[in-house]
Amino acid sequence: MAHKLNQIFSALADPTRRDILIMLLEDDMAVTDIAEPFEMSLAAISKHLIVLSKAGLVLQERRGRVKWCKLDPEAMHAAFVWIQTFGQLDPINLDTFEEFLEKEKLLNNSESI
Amino acid sequence: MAHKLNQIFSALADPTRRDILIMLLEDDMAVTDIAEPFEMSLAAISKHLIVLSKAGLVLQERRGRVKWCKLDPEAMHAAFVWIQTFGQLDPINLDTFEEFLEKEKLLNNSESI
DNA sequence: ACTTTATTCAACCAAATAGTTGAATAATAG
DNA sequence: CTATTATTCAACTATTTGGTTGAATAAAGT
Repeated sequence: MAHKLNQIFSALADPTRRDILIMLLEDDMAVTDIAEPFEMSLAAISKHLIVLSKAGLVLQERRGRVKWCKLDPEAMHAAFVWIQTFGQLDPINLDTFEEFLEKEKLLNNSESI
Repeated sequence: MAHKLNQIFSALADPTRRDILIMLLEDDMAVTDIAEPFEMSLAAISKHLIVLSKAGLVLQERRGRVKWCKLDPEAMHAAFVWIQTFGQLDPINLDTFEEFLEKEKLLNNSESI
């Protein structure tokens, strides 16, 4: 796939992958631990991580038999810059995860109309 | 398709659609005029515009036989907020995150009915 | 009335995506 | 050495995506 933005945005288009990214905000994690809260197979999560890794959103470093995954803010920043530049949007200021959830909830509600 | 963010990010994942959005920054346009610089068929562009419209990135208003397309900054802003909030998040506690996953799961189930 | 213009629809196709299961690989533990 | 653990691979399936063409619809122009 040609353009890096294609990979970044399509990586972000999947809710499982967005959830993984949010998990990785807290700490670096091994593939198996990332997979734990999800209801799909480990192989599926492994694939999602490869997608995130190819998009540059996640770095994977193998130590022994464990592959540690960590956020790589670089690609996310590229998407951010694209959107911001596009609309000349002003960065907003949100502080907590609770506010973030609130936003998501509002978004979900408006969607179900 | 489940989450509004899914639609927004996957709409943004296609370079043709990003180009269309950039064209629309300049001015509102009719479908045929949007299609003109691209090498694909008019029907293909029409489909892309429907995707953009469903994602909430573009508004389409029919006047006579012409369908005018204009940017709707709302959805773009939602994506912007998601990314920006993401980067701002403080370490989260896992319980909250599990709740978040639960809510998403319920939401997705109710949508797929 | 007839023709042109604007847009979408319908049917189709190839490729990509997101998931599955079971086997394979490779490192660690006992 | 053997068993367990961590991860991926391979093969398969169903669905979605992005494109095509030709016909359909509907408004406007002559």
